[in-house]
Amino acid sequence: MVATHGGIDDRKAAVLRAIVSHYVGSGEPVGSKTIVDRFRLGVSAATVRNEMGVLEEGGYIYQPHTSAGRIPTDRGYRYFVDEWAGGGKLPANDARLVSDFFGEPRWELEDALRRTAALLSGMTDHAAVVFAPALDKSMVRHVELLRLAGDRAMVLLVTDTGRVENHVVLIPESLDDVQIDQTADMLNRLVSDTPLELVAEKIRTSLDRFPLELRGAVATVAGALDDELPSHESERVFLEGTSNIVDEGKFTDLETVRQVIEALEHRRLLLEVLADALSSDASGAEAVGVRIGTENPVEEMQFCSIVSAPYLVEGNAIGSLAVVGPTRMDYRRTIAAVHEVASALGRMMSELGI
Amino acid sequence: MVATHGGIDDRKAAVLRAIVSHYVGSGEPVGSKTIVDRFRLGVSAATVRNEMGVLEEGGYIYQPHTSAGRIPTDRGYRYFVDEWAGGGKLPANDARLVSDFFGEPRWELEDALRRTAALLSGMTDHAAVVFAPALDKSMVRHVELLRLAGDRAMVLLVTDTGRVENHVVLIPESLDDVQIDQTADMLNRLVSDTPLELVAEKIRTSLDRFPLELRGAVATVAGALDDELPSHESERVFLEGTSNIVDEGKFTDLETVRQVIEALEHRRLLLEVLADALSSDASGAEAVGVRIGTENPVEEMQFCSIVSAPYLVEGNAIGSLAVVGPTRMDYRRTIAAVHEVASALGRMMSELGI
DNA sequence: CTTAGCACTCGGGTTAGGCGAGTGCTAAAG
DNA sequence: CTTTAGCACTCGCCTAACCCGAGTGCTAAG
Repeated sequence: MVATHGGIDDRKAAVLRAIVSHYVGSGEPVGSKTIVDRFRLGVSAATVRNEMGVLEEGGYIYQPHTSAGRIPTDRGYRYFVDEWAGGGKLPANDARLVSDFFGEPRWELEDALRRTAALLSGMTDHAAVVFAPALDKSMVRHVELLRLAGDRAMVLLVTDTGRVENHVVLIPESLDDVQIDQTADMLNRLVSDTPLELVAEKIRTSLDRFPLELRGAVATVAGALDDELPSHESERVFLEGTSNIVDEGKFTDLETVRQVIEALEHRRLLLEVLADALSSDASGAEAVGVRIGTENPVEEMQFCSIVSAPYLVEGNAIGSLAVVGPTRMDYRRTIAAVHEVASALGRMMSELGI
Repeated sequence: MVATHGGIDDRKAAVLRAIVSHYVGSGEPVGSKTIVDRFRLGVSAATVRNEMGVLEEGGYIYQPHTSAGRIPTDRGYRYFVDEWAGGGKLPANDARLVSDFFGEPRWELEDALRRTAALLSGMTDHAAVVFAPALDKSMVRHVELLRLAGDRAMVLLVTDTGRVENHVVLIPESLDDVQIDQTADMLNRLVSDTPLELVAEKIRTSLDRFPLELRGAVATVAGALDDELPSHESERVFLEGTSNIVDEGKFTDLETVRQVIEALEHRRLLLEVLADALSSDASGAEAVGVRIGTENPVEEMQFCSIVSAPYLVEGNAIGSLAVVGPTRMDYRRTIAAVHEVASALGRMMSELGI
């Protein structure tokens, strides 16, 4: 590897790498002596100091105060991640955790996703988020319209992937069961084998074919679908391992910890983050995306790094997952874990036929 | 009020009350001088000191170190709660928050519960938990059996309360649609208007009436119901406001904060806590239950207090909610908030016909 | 029984000093 | 021109000493 990135030659890179590696483990600023002691660079501390000066000018590292060692900046981490953090291997026992986990068949999707988040959190010692697969493209398999108590009725939409959407709507109490059944039949004929994302539209354009008394209810369904499909999405975020955020000295400041946890609770924010990740990663490959500190679009998370990956079914990204931790994290390990879990989850989804 | 509780006369009680009131606000140990300054007791600091000595012997307060003021013990809080924390009124704007919130009609149960937790958390500045209503007693309204892709089929159970349970089961791929429809019809006749808790049993006793090829699948459904009804329960815990746990100096120790958050994430633990609350409160009234510190069955929460209340429909406790915060909390306010939200939620459930 | 007075305790904040890790610079060596 | 040894310097942190003041418990008088 020769000079790339504005004047960083091999040796500077080695120094940077040493600083990041050591700092991630110790949490203490890394000095020149530490580097020559623990990493075989074949040069003296003075030389390392010179290199560090240049790296500091370049904005890759900084000193928290005059007579301290160096700490990587976001930019430093970025370089590290770009150059060396890919292609890491999972430790053997973590790998076994994953294969054990996905080895046993699971039918309950929600449960599986929640546990996947817990798995990822446990492997990385950070908070983990799993987004349920988007279901816009699922085909509607069946529609059911059921009268409940009083003037309420329930509309059920079942997709061929086994996902169920249900909505309670108001119907005139005067309707008899025959009319309701007829409407259900009509709905069924209308939207069977339609992608979920088009259902609402299709219903609306055919509204005038429905019995007058039911148009209100049917229109409500269409409206509910518009509202619910995206908003439901936010209910389908599985977050585990929040307590890891509080651990030891990962974050300097208690207020930062609070903010991060608050941001994590805020499902909308998470959605933004990962939507972003999903689209920018969606180059087709199972690319793991890393946002480091201020690279992050969400202001409350400027002291976090987010490692995310989409999970694929038949080459399409249908959902994503992520790990959220301090910028000072073991990127190599985290990336490997995210990659492994994402692809295993994708495989599981494929097997489930989703 | 005259002497009750092992030798606590009116004046001692007044002193204790002053200590709790002040400490809850300030977080600092309360000295005799502070008490005579801020509370009109009509006695001197020396007298207060004497009383404090007795209270300390009785285990109601303690000194963190020799020359400091007093802090309430769990026992002290308990006395305070028993004597004075009931019957509090909600501040006007909080009351409006509640009535605004429950004023607008909501059809999506999950969403409503999640937001209720958020509301409660916002009102109290603590973490809040809402447990979804138990659905054992709901009547089954409809059963649907749908073939999905390949050898998978979905069983849908809809209750008259608008709750949907769905399970994916394996069926022999050789089955044709007619057989499946027949089975669905049979299931429908069998379990319609059966309470959910009895469905599994009913299916099993009638298993021999089903087509041979489908018995496996049908038995799977029964099994799934057994497994899922309770375990689903744990997925239906809505937790909001975790970040409040980290706030300022609510908890002394960072490790404590971590433990509490970890415990909150652990849905099983929460279930234990609130199951306990539900049953012990279920004296019929909408009693608010308070567990203070070590009174708490869950070890990880020995530094927390939990204020809980069931919510009732037609006099039956069908679910519960709770606030989790430091033992040093404003019990009066918290209890009022929990009480108000619980009864409003109960009313909403009744209107929804649940 | 209450209270004023008082000696006493002790945690917390402040200051001063020393230690040491780490630096940048300089000058000599390669 | 690069590397390196040496060195003076900086500055955060740790410790010890110190004082301050809040708060106490006790005693003796009202």
